[in-house]
Amino acid sequence: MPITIGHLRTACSQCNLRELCLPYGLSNPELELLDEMVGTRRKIKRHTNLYRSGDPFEGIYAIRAGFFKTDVLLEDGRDQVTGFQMAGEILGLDGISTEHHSCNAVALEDSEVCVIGFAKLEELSREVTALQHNFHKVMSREIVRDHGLMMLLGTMRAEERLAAFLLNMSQRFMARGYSQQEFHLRMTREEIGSYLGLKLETVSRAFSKFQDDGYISVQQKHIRIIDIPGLRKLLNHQAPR
Amino acid sequence: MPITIGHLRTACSQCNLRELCLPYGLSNPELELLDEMVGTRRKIKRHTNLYRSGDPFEGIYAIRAGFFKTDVLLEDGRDQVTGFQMAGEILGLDGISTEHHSCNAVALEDSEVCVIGFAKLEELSREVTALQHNFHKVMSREIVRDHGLMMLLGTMRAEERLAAFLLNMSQRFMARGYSQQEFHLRMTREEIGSYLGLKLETVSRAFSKFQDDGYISVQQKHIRIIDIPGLRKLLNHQAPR
DNA sequence: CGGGCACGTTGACGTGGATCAAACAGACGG
DNA sequence: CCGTCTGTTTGATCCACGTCAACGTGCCCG
Repeated sequence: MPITIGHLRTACSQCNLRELCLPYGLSNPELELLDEMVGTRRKIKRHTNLYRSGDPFEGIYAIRAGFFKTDVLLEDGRDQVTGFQMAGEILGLDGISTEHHSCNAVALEDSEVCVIGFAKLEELSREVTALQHNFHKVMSREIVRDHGLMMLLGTMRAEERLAAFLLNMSQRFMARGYSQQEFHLRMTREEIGSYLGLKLETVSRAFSKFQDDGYISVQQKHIRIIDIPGLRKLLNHQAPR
Repeated sequence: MPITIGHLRTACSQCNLRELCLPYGLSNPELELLDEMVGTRRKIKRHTNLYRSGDPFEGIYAIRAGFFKTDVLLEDGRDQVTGFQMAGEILGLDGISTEHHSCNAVALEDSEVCVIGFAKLEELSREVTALQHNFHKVMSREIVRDHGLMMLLGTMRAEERLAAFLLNMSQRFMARGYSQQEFHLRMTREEIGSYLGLKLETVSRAFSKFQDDGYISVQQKHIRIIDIPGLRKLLNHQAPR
């Protein structure tokens, strides 16, 4: 497994993602405690696993840079992408419940994560209430996100799903200081399809349709959203299935 | 809102669900602290809301008796059932992230919940590490459950979905000391359909098919599973979609 | 610079489940 | 005991998306 382990100390107090991540809202002295807790950074090469389903759970990971997907797979080979994660987001929460991970986390580009030992996190969050609260919010946010995805998978048609996906990406890039109209997708059509409960051909057709209708311009993985309000309308006003 | 509030003290230490619920694994002195934290019980009549999407978040709820569904709804009226909850399970975790609930919780039969103020829970879990850890596990378990549901909604065909649903119900009834072969469904075909991303007619047809094939016997909401291994096989070996 | 390869696009066709419709069963109140 | 209402079953038809197949395109590596 070509994973490089860098024994760099991490400094949450210096991290430009601290407003998005666990340190949000902590005071300076609290941040220093957090700096001690976060052990090391770890570099994950493109297409390698941060962890695999079944791995013993040791800690959670804050993405410092890069892009990940998580997926689960059934014995019969079918699999489902359960999420795409970008800088500032937390990976590994699935492992707490059974002490083993229940999904795979794979880097979609060369990435770097901060390793947060779980025992230490629980220990520190007994002392720092703001950290405790942030962590609870992070978990809750994941639950709410999952409900949104269930809604998408359970009730939306193909074009709505893709519109929701694009708007979600756009919004998350924007929150990180990138353009909300123009971005580069790190995942294949097949991965998008798996995430949205569609086949890759359907995803491709929906991209083409959106381009023909003037909502976006697509060139391979490069997306430019031309009409954000238009996509939003698609989401709400399409005929129910 | 016809909700009865009973100002009974609750005693986790006496509750027969403590092995399934937050108190799991706590020592006697710790249980006494928990008894103090859990404020009141609240009775929820069938078809009334425990909380609604948008309500300010105050605490979480442990189901003492009864049966609930949670659902989310879109502006255009489409809705999706995100889960069915039974005794010993925790409701309200969705509210932590934004301080407002993001889904509706509705009792499907007359029910009773223990109200756990969230500030108190955070406070006590700073002192009682076993409680802290249990709570984290409960949240993580919800995330893992959601991933399973995404898998179901994203990759399974109608009969697989229903088989998965029935096996899940069966397993949860069994964990509560009820029969795993025979039980009463509290929800309508439409609610099952919404949960599974299917229309009620499809659910009904799948029930009939399972009955014809000798897997189950159905009489309205009363289900008797005849061939559990058979249903399991259906889940794993059906042709991919 | 050219050949292979993964990924993406597009078309033709098939089908699982949605939709529409009608009839039925149990629950309840008068 | 009957009428009404809500939930369920079943049949006939339709269509969105899956499937299968062919072809394009950018990219890496020799």
